[in-house]
Amino acid sequence: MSKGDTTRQAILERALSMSSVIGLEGISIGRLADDLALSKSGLFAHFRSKEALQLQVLEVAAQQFVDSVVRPALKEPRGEPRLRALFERWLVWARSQSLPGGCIFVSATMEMDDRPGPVRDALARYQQDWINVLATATRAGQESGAFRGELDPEQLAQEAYGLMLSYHLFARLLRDPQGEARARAGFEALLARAVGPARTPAK
Amino acid sequence: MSKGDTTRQAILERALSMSSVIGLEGISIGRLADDLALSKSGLFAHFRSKEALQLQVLEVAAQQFVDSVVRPALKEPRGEPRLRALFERWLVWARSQSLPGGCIFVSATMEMDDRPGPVRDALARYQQDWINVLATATRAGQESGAFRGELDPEQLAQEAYGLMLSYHLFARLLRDPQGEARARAGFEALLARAVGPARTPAK
DNA sequence: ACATAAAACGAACGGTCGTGCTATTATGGA
DNA sequence: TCCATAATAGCACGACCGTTCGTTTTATGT
Repeated sequence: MSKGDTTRQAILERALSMSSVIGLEGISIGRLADDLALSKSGLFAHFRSKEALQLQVLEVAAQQFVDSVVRPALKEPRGEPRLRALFERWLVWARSQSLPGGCIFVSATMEMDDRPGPVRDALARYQQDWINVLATATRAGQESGAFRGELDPEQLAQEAYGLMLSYHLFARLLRDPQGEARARAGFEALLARAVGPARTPAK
Repeated sequence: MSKGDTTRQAILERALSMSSVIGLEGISIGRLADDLALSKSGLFAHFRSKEALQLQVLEVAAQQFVDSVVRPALKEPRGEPRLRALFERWLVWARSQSLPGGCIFVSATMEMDDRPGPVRDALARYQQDWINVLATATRAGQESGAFRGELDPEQLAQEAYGLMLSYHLFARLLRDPQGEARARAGFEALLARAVGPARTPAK
């Protein structure tokens, strides 16, 4: 890896942790350069626009996410273990020390969901990928007979993601120490619904 | 209402819809003044700092939220109807045309949850109030016998809020037309769990 | 109608922003 | 070791930021 690539990686790493706190738009090239003892223009030369920097930050985050959440979880056996691994590893990811501001995809989503442009588009692709991982893992569980066939995988994915998002809010904003336990309890209930017999509440 | 109060209210209204799109921090006093055909300094004089403006924006949003979501829903009978009303009215609120960027509390939460200060503190109070509304409504349902006694109201509140948050993501970022239906389905399942017999999944 | 107070204005401040240019320094292959 | 090239620095730009100040316009109450 050449010298340029090395510093570029260092910049992206730092920009990632910075934007997990103050948002993708909040990254400032000047502050970033100061933090890394680089000149503003020297840093800027690596990316040729702030937008390119933002896109590469998201790319690095996506790589790390796949490496630390998706790939290991997909080694678990189909059905409950795999889904549980995805969920548990997401919790670990969301409070990893390399992301002092929590999951960057979560904060970036709420920040960019109404700002059209390439960054929003890339973000939507990453999020859709993650939803697809959850839905596909659910389908695999159905095929192996672990989950009910009538279960809608996208429904489970949306509900599961909801538990991760509310965990994010309870743990980060409200600093509620029970947030994590409740997120787990919610997920277990979700799995129970996926496994158990068709549940038609007595009307 | 004096002239000053009138324009102040107009400013806050506009700042609210602006920050639902570009965030609380993203509000710019200059742009706000242009939009309203006011001078920057004239507008600024109404608040004496940007932070004060942000706090008042949150306050206005909270008032509107109570008026259009909480208060009407609390007129519904205890138990399922009241909780359902809270949920349904939240969905309406989140896509109200006065909030072109979705629920401002959601976006502000992800934006400010790592930025200490009075704005973060106020936001946390408002969010906690909303959680308490959900939990209290749940407890009222328990007292009237509509919900199981072993049910943890805070657990239901966190899960319900999760459904709202993932709805926000699916509908706004992914533009998934089924996001709303899935949010409803998830909420119905949540209610069914709250009503139905104690559910101990076969271990 | 007038005096007084409230509200809005215009200009300017020091900063920071992203982004160009041009020069200088470091790196790595021949 | 030399040289082409890559990497970084320095400086300046126009734009916008929140904020202050002194002035002028407008509204309010008598």
